[in-house]
Amino acid sequence: MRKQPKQTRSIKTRKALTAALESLLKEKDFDQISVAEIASTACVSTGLLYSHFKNKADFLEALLETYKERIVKRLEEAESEDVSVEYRNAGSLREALRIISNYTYQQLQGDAHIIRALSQHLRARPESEQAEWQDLRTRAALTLTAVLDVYSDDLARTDRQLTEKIFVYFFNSIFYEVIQNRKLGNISVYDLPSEVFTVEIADIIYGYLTTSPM
Amino acid sequence: MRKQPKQTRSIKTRKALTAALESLLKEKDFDQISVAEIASTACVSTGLLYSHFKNKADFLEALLETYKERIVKRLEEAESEDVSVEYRNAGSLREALRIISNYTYQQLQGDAHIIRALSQHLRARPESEQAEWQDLRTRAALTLTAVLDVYSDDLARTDRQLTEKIFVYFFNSIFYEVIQNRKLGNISVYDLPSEVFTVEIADIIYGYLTTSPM
Amino acid sequence: MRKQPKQTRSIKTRKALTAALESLLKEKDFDQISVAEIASTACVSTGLLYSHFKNKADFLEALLETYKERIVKRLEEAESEDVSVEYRNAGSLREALRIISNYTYQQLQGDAHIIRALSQHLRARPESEQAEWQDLRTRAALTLTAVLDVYSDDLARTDRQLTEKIFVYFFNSIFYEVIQNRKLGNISVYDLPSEVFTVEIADIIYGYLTTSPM
Amino acid sequence: MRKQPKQTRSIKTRKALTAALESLLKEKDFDQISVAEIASTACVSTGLLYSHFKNKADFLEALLETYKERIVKRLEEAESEDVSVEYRNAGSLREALRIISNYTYQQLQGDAHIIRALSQHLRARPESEQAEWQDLRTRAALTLTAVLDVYSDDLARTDRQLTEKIFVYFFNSIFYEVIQNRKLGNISVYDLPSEVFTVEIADIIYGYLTTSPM
DNA sequence: TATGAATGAGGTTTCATTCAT
DNA sequence: CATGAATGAAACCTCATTCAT
Repeated sequence: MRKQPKQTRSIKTRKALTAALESLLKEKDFDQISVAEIASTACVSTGLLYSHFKNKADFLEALLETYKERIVKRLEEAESEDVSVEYRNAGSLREALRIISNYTYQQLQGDAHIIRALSQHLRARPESEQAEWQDLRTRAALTLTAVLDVYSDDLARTDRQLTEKIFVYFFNSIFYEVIQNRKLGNISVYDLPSEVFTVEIADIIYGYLTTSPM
Repeated sequence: MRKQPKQTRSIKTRKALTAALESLLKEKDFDQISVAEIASTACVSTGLLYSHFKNKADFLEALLETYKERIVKRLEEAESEDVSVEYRNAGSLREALRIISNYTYQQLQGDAHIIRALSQHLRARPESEQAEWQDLRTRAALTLTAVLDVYSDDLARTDRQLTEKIFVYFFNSIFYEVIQNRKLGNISVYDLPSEVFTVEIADIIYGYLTTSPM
Repeated sequence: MRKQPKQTRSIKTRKALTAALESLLKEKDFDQISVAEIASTACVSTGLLYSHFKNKADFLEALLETYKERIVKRLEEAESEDVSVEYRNAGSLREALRIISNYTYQQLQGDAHIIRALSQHLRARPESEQAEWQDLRTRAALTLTAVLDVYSDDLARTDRQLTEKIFVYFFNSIFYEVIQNRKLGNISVYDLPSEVFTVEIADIIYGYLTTSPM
Repeated sequence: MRKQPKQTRSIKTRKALTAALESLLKEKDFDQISVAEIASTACVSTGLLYSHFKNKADFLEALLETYKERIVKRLEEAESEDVSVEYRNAGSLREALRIISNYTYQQLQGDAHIIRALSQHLRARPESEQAEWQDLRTRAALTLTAVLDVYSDDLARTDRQLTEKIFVYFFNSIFYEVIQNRKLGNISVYDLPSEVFTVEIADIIYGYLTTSPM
């Protein structure tokens, strides 16, 4: 039902619509954005949206799908190269973690509005629809934990499996609030330059990994 | 405009309505809950809701106000007593952090649905309305950072101000995903018993505090 | 989903809505009647229609259901009494047929607008939904053919089964055009008083029944 | 405004469009057929449809016009020849009626979808527009009643004018339901072969004509 | 006070028609 | 001529809010 436009004009419109939606998502939730608003932001008529997407929900899903494809591409790149090499090139666990921290933050920051929409979308769906996203999370986790293999000698933690879980959870959560509530949250941290911020975040998890669990 | 009911029956109704709203917030977002739904869950008529609250938004605000009062009370208790004593009683920084971690997690867990609603509510408001919540956050931060004073000798970090910011940010963020997406998120961590989970979370920040920043 | 109102005001509204729909159906097809039109004819708001009926289609179905119940009641009456007696009381086959003709015409005439809507409604449905109406047609057919038993001596037709089929078909079809196109059709017949018309119609089928099939 | 295309390609398009519409009319009502649907069935663009027809209604009217021309041609043929001869050749009133019955049924059957559309179209129009169709009906009626002149000796009816009206009405109505609701209606008659069916139909009116009105 | 019927603004969606390419 | 993208009016439907009872 979602049409794959071949013509230039159509593609342009589609891009305008998508750009309009993304732009509006930076300001408010999807449910609070009306179709008329999207259309007028994109400078097209409301009807046109429906010749590109089955309905409003389908439009969002198309956007999320695009995002997913972007993620998949990133993952495939990461999986094709040997991330271990990169991590090793960093020179130290601490430095590797800082790279991860900064990279993750930049990515999430850029996609914050989409991620917010995605969370809300999935929250309202049955678990079945969440499965494919879980798959990506798992793959991302593998890429992430590779750093633990490279620097396993530095790890002071005894339970490797637990360490991995916590490690992955940490990077999934720690930037969550910044993404959700750029203007909210604990303002104290927002006046930090992002380079300082991400270095500290890296150091948090570094301390964990290298401190023995007593 | 919001009426302060003195009569017993009226209070009962108000409680029923509030309970209904809270119960529904555990399942879905505020915007997806209709007034009719709340009323029927509370076994009262829709009209009655409007004699207790000016409108739907006002109802939520009243609920958030109640939540705020609960928070304020907690803070006042914490501020009246000397938290330092409690932290010292813990015996060690590590143990103190575990107590904080567990306490914070339990509180957030219990209020997850309200916090979710609060986030969404504030996201749609001008910053002015967020100010009063910021105030509470600041006060909570002070209570939190008291532990750093008690165990300042254990700290390996050099920049005290930065350490505090990160420390506060950490506890504000690290449980965020669990709260937002109980059934989503990084599933890997959800099979952990909460006692194990909160201990690890405490250890993360413990490692940070006690590791020198290179 | 369709609510059974107990309250007087609600019932009044429902009646007003139904009356409005019936009235409009006399002028045009259901698809050409807008919800706004129905509501304004009934002097209520559009929204109110939706607290009585799930949607526009459901409203029509409710009307058809009411009609069906009326038909069922008529059939049950006919089935409980002994129609044979009535037919015999008519005194002759010819007279009995005239009674049937007139009765059938009057009924169809009064319900013409509903029958028109019903036809269109069923035409757009899968056969499954038509089944229950078929049942009623069958029962009506039995009531009808009873007259053939009473006056079987007068019948000149040899194939009884065929005769019954044709007999039933005749009464189902012969008034169809008058119902569908009151203002159209073969105008020549419309200037006849209905008493004359129905008598002739009865005579048509009388001639068939009493003429030997060659 | 409706263009009379001279060019071959144009005529081909017009035919494709008309064929598409006719084909769709066999499945559903005109109102339920969208312009896009017609165009895509005809494998042309929607815009092209509008260079052939002023608008959607005009397209239907053109189709009905074609149908009317077909009818007119048939009538002219009938009127140019002496139908009386044909009827006489049948050998008997009964046989002549069977021929009429079968012929009428076949014609209506083949044009059922158009007749259905025509009925609905006229129903929504002011009587003025129906006038020209009435004219054709009148002419058709004359052709039909010619058989009564040929076999006037066989008629038992006394009121000739009334007999003619009823006779014409009969043939206009009796096939109506089969046309409207091929899959609905009184199923009992649909399992009959059409030859048997049309013979019985002829016999119905034969009985009427040859039975004295008491 | 309590009810739930009634309102109507606002959102989504469809589709006949136009028009740039 | 031909295309199908673009338009926008009009239909359906929802739901916060009001009001008669």
